[in-house]
Amino acid sequence: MGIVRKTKSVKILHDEFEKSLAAISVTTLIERFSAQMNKTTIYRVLDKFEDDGYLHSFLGKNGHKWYAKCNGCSSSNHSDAHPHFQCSNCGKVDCLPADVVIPKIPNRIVDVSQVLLQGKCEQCYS
Amino acid sequence: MGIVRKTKSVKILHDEFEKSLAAISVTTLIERFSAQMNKTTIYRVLDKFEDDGYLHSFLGKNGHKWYAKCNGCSSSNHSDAHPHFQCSNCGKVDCLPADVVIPKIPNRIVDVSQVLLQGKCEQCYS
DNA sequence: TTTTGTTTTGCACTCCAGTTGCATTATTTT
DNA sequence: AAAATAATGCAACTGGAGTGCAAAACAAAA
Ligand SMILES: [Mn+2]
Ligand SMILES: [Mn+2]
Ligand SMILES: [Zn+2]
Ligand SMILES: [Zn+2]
Repeated sequence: MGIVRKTKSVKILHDEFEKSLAAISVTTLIERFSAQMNKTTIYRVLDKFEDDGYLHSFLGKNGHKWYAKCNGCSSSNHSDAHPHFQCSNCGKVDCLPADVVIPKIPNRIVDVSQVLLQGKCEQCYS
Repeated sequence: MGIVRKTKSVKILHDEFEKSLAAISVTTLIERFSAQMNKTTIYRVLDKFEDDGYLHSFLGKNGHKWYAKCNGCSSSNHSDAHPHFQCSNCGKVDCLPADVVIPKIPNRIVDVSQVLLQGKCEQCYS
C-alpha cells in the first residue's frame, strides 16, 4: 500500500511539508492549493502519506485535523506519541520533542495519549 | 450570566449529570433526550452550565464534545486542567484526578493543556 | 511511441456535529 | 393578571470530512 505514482498533487503536497517542520491543518492546505487541486484529492493524498509513515495526524484545539512530518516512521511502524503545541497568538502548531509523562492510573491500561498544549510560541513569546 | 430560569430541560439535564460522575457526550444526550427536548436546547443549556462552572467540556478522540461535572468551579473561576480517559472497549469517559505533568518547553509559555488518554477502564480491564 | 491496464483525480453529492434567526412559549417580575 | 424577559422548537444553514463514479493521468508493456 501507499503512494505509487508521482502525480502533480503528490509532489506539491510533499514539497509543502518539506519546506518546514511545522504542522499544517487540512483546511489550510485546501485553501492554499484550491487552484491546484480538489479538496478530495488533498484528503486522499494526506491519508496515503500517513499510511506510508511520512506524515502523522492529530486534532487541534477545535477538533480539526492537522498533519506533520514523521520522524523515522514507516508504513509498518508508527511512533508519534509526542505532545503538540498550538500558539494562541499566531496559530502555529508544532510537534514537541518532549516525552509524554503518563500519570499512573490504578486499574487502568493506557494505550494511547494525546497531548495538546496551548500558549505562546517562541516568536510570540515576548 | 448563567442559568436564570428553572425550566424542564434544565432540570432533566442537571439530573442526568447528578446521576454519575462519568462524562457524557453531546451526541449521547441528544439521542437520549430526543423525546424531551430539541438538540438546540441541549447545546444551549450545556453552554450555560459551563458558564456557571457546573460543567466543563472537552473533546473526545473524534473531536466531538463531552461534558462532565466540575469540582469546585464557579462562573468566575474555572480550573479543569486534568486529564481525561476514554475506554477503547466500552466507550466510557472519565475525568482523572491526576495532575497533568507539563513537559518543560524552552522559550514557550504553556497556558492550557489538553490530555486525552485511551485504553482499558476499570471494568474492561481484565 | 503507442497501446494497455491501473491508479488518481474532479465533481457532485452525502453525512454529521454544531450554529443561527426568528416566531412561539414558558418563566419571572410587577 | 399583565407585562417584561428569557428559553424553546423549528427549520435552515455552516463547515469539515467522506463517497461513488466517470474522466484523466500515469506506468509499464508491446
Ligand atoms: Mn507531531
Ligand atoms: Mn474533566
Ligand atoms: Zn506564535
Ligand atoms: Zn471500559
